[in-house]
Amino acid sequence: MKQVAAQLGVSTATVSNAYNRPDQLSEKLRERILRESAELGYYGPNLAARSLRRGESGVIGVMLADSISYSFSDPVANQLMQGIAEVLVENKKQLLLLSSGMTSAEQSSAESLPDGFILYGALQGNGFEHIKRTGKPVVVVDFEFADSGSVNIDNEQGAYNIAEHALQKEDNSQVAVLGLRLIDSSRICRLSQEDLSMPSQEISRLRLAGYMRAAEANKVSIPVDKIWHIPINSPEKAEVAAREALTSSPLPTVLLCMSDVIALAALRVANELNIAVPGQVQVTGFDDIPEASRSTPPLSTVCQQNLEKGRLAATMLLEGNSKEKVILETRLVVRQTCK
Amino acid sequence: MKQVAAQLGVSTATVSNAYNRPDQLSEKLRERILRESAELGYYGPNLAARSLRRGESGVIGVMLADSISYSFSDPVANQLMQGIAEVLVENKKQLLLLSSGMTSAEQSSAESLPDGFILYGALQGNGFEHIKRTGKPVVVVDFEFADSGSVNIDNEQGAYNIAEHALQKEDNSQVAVLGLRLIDSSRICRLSQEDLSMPSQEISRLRLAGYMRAAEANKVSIPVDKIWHIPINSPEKAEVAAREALTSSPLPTVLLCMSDVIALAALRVANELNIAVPGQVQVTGFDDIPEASRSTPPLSTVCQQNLEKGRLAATMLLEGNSKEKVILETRLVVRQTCK
DNA sequence: CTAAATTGCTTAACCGATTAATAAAGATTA
DNA sequence: TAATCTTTATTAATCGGTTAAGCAATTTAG
Repeated sequence: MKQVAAQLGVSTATVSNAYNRPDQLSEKLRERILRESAELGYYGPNLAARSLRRGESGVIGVMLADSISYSFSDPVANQLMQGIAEVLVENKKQLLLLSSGMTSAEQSSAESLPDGFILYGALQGNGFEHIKRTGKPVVVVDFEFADSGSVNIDNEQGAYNIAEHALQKEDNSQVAVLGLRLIDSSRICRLSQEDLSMPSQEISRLRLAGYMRAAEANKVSIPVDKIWHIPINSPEKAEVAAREALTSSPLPTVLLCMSDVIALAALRVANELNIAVPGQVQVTGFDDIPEASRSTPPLSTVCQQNLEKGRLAATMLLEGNSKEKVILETRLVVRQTCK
Repeated sequence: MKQVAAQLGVSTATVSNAYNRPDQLSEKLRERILRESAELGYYGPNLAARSLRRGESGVIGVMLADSISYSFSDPVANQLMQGIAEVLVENKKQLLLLSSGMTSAEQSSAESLPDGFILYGALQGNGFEHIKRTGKPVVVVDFEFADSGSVNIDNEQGAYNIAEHALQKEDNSQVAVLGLRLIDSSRICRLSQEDLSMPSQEISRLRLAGYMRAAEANKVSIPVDKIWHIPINSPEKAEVAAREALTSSPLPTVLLCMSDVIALAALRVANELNIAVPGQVQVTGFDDIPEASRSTPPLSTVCQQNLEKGRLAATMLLEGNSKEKVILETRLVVRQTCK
């Protein structure tokens, strides 16, 4: 900018104003500066310098509890990111994807650039403490965090609603649950009584509580050994667990899955084992990812408006009301796997 | 940093060295600085200031020809981004997602931060010219760009291979193509003779050329009015086109789809119309996205190693050999929709 | 016609680091 | 013991902008 200013015979302040504050100079001079500086190969201010001086960068940091690549592989995270990205683009903000697992100094550097953060905890909202010390606005999604704003859903109620729907049927005698991250183990397993007694506020536990409440209301029981724990939301893991559940005896008549990825895996396994859905087993999901409407048969599930969640989180952050705690509505989506 | 230095009774240079060049001060002093500065609430250098001075930021920019949210919604882009993200995290780089469609000055600012760029053209590699003027290293994926490095596949050969495989069957008389972005139109339509004569180096055209070559080799023809143009790679659009193709007369016996998203849509439509796959129609895809192996029946397709593509692009960029032009191998993946 | 307000541009301090050059102190060598 | 080398820490310039304050020149108001 200094060179450009010298070439054009004006001060750097004027060049700066040409780009940032059009009212500070004559329209004529402004146009000359914009035109001639472009000719000289200067197209606009440097971001590092600008944000150093201004104290803001126009960059929003998004950080996931899981690895960055998770944001591209999990359909739920995906939709959330889509919503976030849409709003940021509309507001001409850049999106910086932050990874965890760096040293304190690296973290600190990375976190020094963004003007604010969106944190996504998925099923384990922790590892974000250091974000606090930046003092910048933060909006979290799917968990609660200090006095930051948050976007959440009522997991217990959503789970209750779909379980209630499933358990009102005639043949509700054998209920099984394919749960996601219910306990702290990286292996697929069935729960034991003591697992259940460990208190937890994880969203998967809330969903389980919703299932339980619906079961109680319908006077059926969910045996502990019919509750599976799946460590991550991947189709492969889910298929393994689904195969266990659908080959266990007695055969479940209702299979409550804590995510659509799991439910879709269950549908594939049922198909493979020639188990009719919903004829022999009713299957429910959670999330309402795009694929849920395209499966055969289409999946009955709970819509948690992930796109909207992302949009809302980004909007809250940008509009500065990042103290609000919002609970989005879930919607029961009845398709074919459980009518 | 200035405050911290003053508090600890050392110079700012020493504090800086404590974080960046441990060999420049005694281990004892370094530890004291790291410890006490953290106590004072200072955890490491500010990124804007650092990159202003150093001329590098540790941030890599990724830019898509399509909108940013496309990178989260399209399965192919998704896998590519996953590969990129993995390598960047391994190398402790941050990932900045850049959107196009900004003013020149905004572009320029946004582009001033990253140390290098990965450009993904998908099916339309343009709108990236301004990146050149940064003079920073660039690696592009799925198209060619100035004298930058690139990661590509042989689309023509990949398409030839799968078409060849499909057309060697007995009933190869009626071939139809569900093409992606074959012409410049946002509507689904069949091609006309003049569309074909318009020269183009878009990857979809290369795939079409591969189909054509295979058809010729097998002495069958692909009628122009059996080639559909689909403007974007979305399940919804694809289903519409697939429905047209699968209700057209005569019914195609081979349906060559230019993406897995399209092929999977075709499978759904075929199922809905009670058309047996591969019994009545053989269906082929392209890409080998994760869903391709999970459909019923599993999709026969061309694997283009998207994850590897992303990893390679990122690696090339970081290792500085960003002039190389790499063509990755495609692999024929024969599953059930076309054996 | 003069005082006040406005317009248009410049000066200079500052944002928070990095690093070459330099100096002081301590260790080693002749 | 003096000369030289190392180690350790400091000084000060610099990265590329932004913006409050200031100063002419011009316009408006009285």
